[in-house]
Amino acid sequence: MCECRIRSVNKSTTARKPGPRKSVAPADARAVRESALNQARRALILDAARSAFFELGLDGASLREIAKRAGYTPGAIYSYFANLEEIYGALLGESLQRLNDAVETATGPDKKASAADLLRAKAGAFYAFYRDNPKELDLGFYLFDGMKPRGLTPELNHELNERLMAALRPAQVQLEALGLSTAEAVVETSALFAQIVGILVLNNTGRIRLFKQSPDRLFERYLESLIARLQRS
Amino acid sequence: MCECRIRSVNKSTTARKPGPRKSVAPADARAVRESALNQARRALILDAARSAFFELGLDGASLREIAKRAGYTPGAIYSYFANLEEIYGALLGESLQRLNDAVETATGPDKKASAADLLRAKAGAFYAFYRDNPKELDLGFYLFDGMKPRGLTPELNHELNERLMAALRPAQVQLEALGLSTAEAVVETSALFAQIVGILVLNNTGRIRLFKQSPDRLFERYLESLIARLQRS
Amino acid sequence: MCECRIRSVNKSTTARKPGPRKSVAPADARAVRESALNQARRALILDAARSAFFELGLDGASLREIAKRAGYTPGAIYSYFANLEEIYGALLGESLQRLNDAVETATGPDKKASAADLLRAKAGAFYAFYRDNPKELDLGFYLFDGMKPRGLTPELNHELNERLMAALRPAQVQLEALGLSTAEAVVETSALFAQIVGILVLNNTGRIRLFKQSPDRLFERYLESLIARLQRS
Amino acid sequence: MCECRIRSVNKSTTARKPGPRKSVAPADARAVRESALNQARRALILDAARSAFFELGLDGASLREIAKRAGYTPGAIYSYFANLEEIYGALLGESLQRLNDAVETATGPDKKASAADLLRAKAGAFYAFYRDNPKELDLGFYLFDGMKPRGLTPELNHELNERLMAALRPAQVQLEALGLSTAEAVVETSALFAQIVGILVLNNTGRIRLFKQSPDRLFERYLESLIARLQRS
DNA sequence: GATGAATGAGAATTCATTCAT
DNA sequence: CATGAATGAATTCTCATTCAT
Repeated sequence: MCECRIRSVNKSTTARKPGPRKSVAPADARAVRESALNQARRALILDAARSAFFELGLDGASLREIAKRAGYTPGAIYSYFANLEEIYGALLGESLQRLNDAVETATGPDKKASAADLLRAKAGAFYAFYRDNPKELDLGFYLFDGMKPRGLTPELNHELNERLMAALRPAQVQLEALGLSTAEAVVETSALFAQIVGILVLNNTGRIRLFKQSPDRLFERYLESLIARLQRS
Repeated sequence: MCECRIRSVNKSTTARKPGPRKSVAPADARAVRESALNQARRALILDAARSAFFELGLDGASLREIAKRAGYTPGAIYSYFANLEEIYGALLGESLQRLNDAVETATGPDKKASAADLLRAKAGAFYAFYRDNPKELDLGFYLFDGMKPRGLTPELNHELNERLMAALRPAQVQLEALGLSTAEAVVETSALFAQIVGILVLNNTGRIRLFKQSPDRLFERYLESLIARLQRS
Repeated sequence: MCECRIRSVNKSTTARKPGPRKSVAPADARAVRESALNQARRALILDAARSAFFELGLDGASLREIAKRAGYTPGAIYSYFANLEEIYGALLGESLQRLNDAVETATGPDKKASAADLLRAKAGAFYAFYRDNPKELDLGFYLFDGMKPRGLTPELNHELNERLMAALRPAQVQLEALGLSTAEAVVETSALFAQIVGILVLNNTGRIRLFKQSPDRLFERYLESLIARLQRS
Repeated sequence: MCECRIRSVNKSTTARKPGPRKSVAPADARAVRESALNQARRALILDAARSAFFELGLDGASLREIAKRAGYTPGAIYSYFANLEEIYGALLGESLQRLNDAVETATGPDKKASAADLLRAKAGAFYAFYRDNPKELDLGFYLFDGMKPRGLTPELNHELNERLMAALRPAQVQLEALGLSTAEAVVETSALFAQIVGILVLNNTGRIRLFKQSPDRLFERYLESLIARLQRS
C-alpha cells in the first residue's frame, strides 16, 4: 500500500534542478510538496500496473492498459517511468519490499522463541507471503531473467536480487543458530527456498490438487523434518 | 483429436509434404489414408513449432514463423489446428510424452537394481529431462499458467495432467517398494516433485547462482536424504 | 512508370517455395501471374510513396501516409517491403534507374557526333534530369548517408552508389575521348559532378535567384569552358 | 525581433539564469534591463539549441532536449520563441553571422596581399567554414528546403538571404579587383558558390569518396583555374 | 487443401505544444 | 517568468486470423 518505502528502487529520471527562488524555505516546501505529489502519482500508476498485471497477466499489462487504468494517456506515463520495464521493475521492487517486511515482522510464538521457532516464523512468513499472493510469485518469475527474459537493467536486476536474498537471510540466520556452519546454512537455505518455490508453483498452477495434497502440509512436513534433522545432530 | 497418437514425430525439419498420389481404393480406404496424411501433416507442423519454440522462445514462435518452417503459408495451418494455442497444447502433449518415455526407459545401474537405485533412476530421469531441456519447462509454465490453462480445452487439460502424473508414477512405485504405504508414497512423491520443480525453476531463472549452488547437488542431496530416511525406518 | 526495370533493387523477401503441383506448366503460369501481380502491387505502393514524398517531403512520407495513398492498411505494406527504409531505397533505385536511362538515351546532334558533342549530351542529360525533377535530387540527398543518415543496408547503399556512378560514366568516357587520362578524367568528372550538384541545389533552394542567374547558363558556361580548356591542350 | 544583435553569444553551456535583482529604477530603465535580460536568455536557449543540434543532429534537437540543456522546462522556451522552427531560424541566423565573421576576418598572407590572394582568402574562408562545420550546412539545408523555407517568416527569410549574400560579397569584390565587370563578377561568384556548395554536399554525403577525391583539392583546383583564367585575360 | 493478401487491433515510444498553477 | 503535467496525434512495426480464390 505504502509506496514511499520503495523510494530507492527507481530514482525519478525526470527530476530537474529547481529554478532560483528568493526565499529558501518556501522553495523547499514546494519541492517537497511536488516531490510528494510525484511520488503519489508514481504510486497511482504502479497501482494501475499491479491491478492490470494481476487481472490480465503480464501480457495484458500493456502500457496502454496501465495508462487507461491510471486515468492517463499513454504518453503521460513516460513522465514518471522511462519504460514499461521500469514499471515492471518498480512493481517487483515493491513486491519484494513487502515480502521483506513480512519476513522481518514475523516473530516466534512468544518473546523467548527458540531458534527453531524463529526459523518456523521466518520461513513460514516467506512461504505464506507467496501462498497468499500468488500473483506476486508470477511477477517475480516473469521478470527475473530466466523464463521470459525481460530487459531489466543490470543494476536494477542486482538490487532486486539483493532484496530477494535479504528475505531469505533471516531463515539462514536461524539455521546457523541451530548449529549449521555458514556454508551448510547456505545449502540448507537454498534447498528450503527450492522446496518453497516448488510447492508454491505446484499450488499456483493447480498441479498440487492432482496429488490431493495441501501445500501447507507439504511445507510444514519439510520444515519439521529439517528441524528434526538439525536437532538430532 | 487424440494426441496420444503423435508419439513418434518426424524429426527432419526439411521434410516436405509427400507428393499427391492417385486415388486407388474405395471411400473407406481413402478416408483412412487421408486421415493418416492429416496426422503426418500435423506432425510436420508440430515439428516446425517445436523448432521455432526452442530456437526463438514463445514470443518468437509466431504462427507465421511456424508456418514458414513447416513449408506452409499461415492460412494453411488452420486446416490442422484451430489456433495457435492448440498448437502449443499439442506441443506440450508431445513434450510430456517424451518425458514419460525418458522416465520409462530409465533403469538402474544393472539388472539387479534395488528399489533405491530404481528410484534414483526414475526421479533422476524426470529431473534431468527438464534440466537438459529448460524450454520444455517454459512450455509447461506457459500453458499451465494459473488455474485456468491458457485456452486449453478441459479434455486436453485433463489429458496433459494425466501424462504428467504418469511420469511421476514410477518414482511413486519405487517409494512403495521402499516400504511406504500408497498414501505415504503419494505425499513423498508430491514433495519430491515440488523439490524438483523448485530446483529447476531456480536454475532456469538463474536464482540458484545467487547461492552458488549446483542444481544437481541440491537434487542429489534431497534424494539421498530421502532414501536414507526411508531405509532407516 | 514502368517499375519492372528496377526489379533487381529489392528482391521480394516474401517469396516462398511453391507447393507441389501436379502439372508443371500451369504452376509456372500461376507463379508468373502471381509474381506479376506482386510486382504490380509493389509498384502501386512505390507510386504512393513517391507521390507522398513529392508532395509532403520525406517527413510526410510516413508508412501510414503511403499506405493510405496506396489504399492499404499500414500492416499490408509489410507484405511487400520489409521496412520504410526499403521503400525509400526502392524509390531511390527507381530514380537512379531513370537517370541512367536518360543519360544512356542521350545522343549528340547527329550520328557523327564529336566527343565534345557527346560530352554535352551526356552531362546535359544528367543535369537536365535533376533540373526537371528537383524532388529526385532531394530524394537522393535525404537517403544517401550524409545529410540525414537513414539506415539503408550496406548492400543497397552500395548498389545505389553504383547506379549513381554509372550515370556519370558516359561523361567520363567522353572526357577520355577528349584526351584526358583516366585519372584526369576522374578528377574532371567529379568536378563536373560537383558543379552540377551545386547549381541544382542553388536552383532548388531558390538561392540562385539571389544572383539573378539562370541555372542553365551557369551549367553551359562551365561545360563550354571545360571543353575549351580540353581542346586547347 | 532583430536577430542581428545576437552576435556574440554566451558559449558556456553551464551558464545559469542570473539570480533575481531588486527593482531599482523607473519603468524605462526597467524595460531596457528586462529586454536585455530577455536577449541574454534567448542567447542561452540558442546556445543550448546549437549544442543539441551539433551533437545530436536535427532529429535529436527536440524542444525537450534544448530546454534541458538550457536549464529550462519545455514550457519556458515558449516565452522566448514562438515555436521550434523559430529557434532553428535564429540558429541559422547565428550561423550565417559566424560565416560572415569568418569571411571578413580572413586576410591574405601579408599586408600587401594581391587581389588573387584575397580572393583565395575570402573564398577559402567561406569554403572552410562549412567544410569544418558540416552541421551548419545541414542547418541551412533544413531551413532552405525547397522554395518555401520551412516555417520561416518572409522577413526572416529575406534577412537570412541577405546574410548569405553578404558572405559572398568579399569574393565578388576581389573578382572585380581582378578586372571583371560587376555583371561578370556576379556570374563568376555564383559559379564559385555553386562549386563550393557542390563540393561540400558531395563531401558531406560521402559521395566524394566514390571518386577517391579530396574536397580541398577540388576546391583549390577550381579556384586556381579561375584565377589563372582571369589573370590570362 | 492450400494460398497469401489483407485486415484490424495492438504494441512501445516520442514529442511539440498547451495551460493551470 | 517559469513550471511541468498532460495531451493527442504521431511514429514504425507485429501478428493472429480471415477469406476469396
